[in-house]
Amino acid sequence: MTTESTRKPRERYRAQVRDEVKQRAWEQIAANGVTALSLNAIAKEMGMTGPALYRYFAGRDELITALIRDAYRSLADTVRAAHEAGTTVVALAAVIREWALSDPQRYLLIYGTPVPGYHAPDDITAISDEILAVLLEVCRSPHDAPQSPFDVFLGMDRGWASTVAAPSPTVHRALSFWTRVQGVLSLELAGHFTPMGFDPGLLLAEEVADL
Amino acid sequence: MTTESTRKPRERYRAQVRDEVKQRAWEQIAANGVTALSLNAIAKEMGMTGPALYRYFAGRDELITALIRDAYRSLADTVRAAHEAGTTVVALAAVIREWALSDPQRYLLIYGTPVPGYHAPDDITAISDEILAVLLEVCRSPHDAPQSPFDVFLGMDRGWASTVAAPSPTVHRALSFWTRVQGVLSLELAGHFTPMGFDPGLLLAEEVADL
DNA sequence: TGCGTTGGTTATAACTTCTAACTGTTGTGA
DNA sequence: TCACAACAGTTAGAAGTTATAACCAACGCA
Repeated sequence: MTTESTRKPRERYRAQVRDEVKQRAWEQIAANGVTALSLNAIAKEMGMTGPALYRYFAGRDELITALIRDAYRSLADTVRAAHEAGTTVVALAAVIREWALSDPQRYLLIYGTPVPGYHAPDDITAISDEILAVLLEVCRSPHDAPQSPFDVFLGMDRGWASTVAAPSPTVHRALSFWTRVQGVLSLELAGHFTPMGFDPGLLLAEEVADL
Repeated sequence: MTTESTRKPRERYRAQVRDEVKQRAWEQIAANGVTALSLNAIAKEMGMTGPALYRYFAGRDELITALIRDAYRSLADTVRAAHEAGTTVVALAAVIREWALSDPQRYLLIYGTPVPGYHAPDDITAISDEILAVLLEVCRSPHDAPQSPFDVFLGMDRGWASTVAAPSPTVHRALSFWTRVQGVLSLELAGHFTPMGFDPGLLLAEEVADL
């Protein structure tokens, strides 16, 4: 959504159209969910006919994949910014919740119902790892000794499997943090809390407070 | 899926066809998710033409609603059975996880991405309340005084709002239990744990152990 | 046994994604 | 400057989908 710097005018136009398509796609998704996303409708909104969009996206799936990538990117940037500004786990949870509430369908596109056959491309899983890396940083307990460079190497560069094989309190905290945040958000965004009439933000804060 | 006892043969046949439609719908959903559910395909599988199914379900939405109802019913029965057999919170979490893993798409039909406009009919929310009532029972702390009949009345019969307005440790425990279970399951079923290579069941057990 | 309720059929409308073939326009290299 | 190739967008059409309308036949009850 951001590439304004370009080279040839042809590519410039191309990126521009791609961005507009994605923007209208987000509007449709926010309004009626991802199942209601229609290439035809987007094309009509942009004053084109249906097949024209296939110049820009190979099909519906590739468009959705691009949207998922943008959603991950947005969350990763948000989380990273909060971390670099110095944040606690409670504050980070609130930041993530705000991000999710600002566009519920965007959150659900990542953490909602997955389509059974789908496998995310590597660049997307890379962004996911980016998020988890920040999570590990934030969940490093203050009264624990700061991680040695080797610990960081174990935890982030060599992947999760080896880290979990050698369990550390930090990893456990990060996992608990992540699942509790997802638990509150998935239930809240699906509307399962609304009949109970309380503030899910308070529940979330308490859930991550005693980590 | 269970009504074998019937009266007139006409209604008997009707219920039979409805059940077969739902069964084939579950198979399609389990294989390719709810978006791939096709009335036409079901009809063809049953040796009928498409519009014939509209004698049994008003449309795709009503079929899905019936499936959601059955899913809730199944979960409520499972949870209730575990409770009546006498269970701890850890064991109950494992039971719920087993239920979810036995048919992930059935779980996701209830707790996955909701369609924005959808409002569940009252009989479905009633089943949901049933589940929450059992949860409250199980989360009644052993070292708390057993709830008086009036407490039970406050907690279950008068709805959640009044209960939460008068916060009790039991309600808080139930809410934490529920969100943590959902957190682990939603991440596990969406495949977000697979690259990390650990047993989500262990994480779930630890998450609900210290309530 | 007659007849109404109900199941299942075809036909059709209005959608969808997506491919193929054709037509302009645009940018660029000679 | 001009020609040509690359590319955007078009129409046409195939193969799906949900859903409605109209029609026919069979079943079961009075």
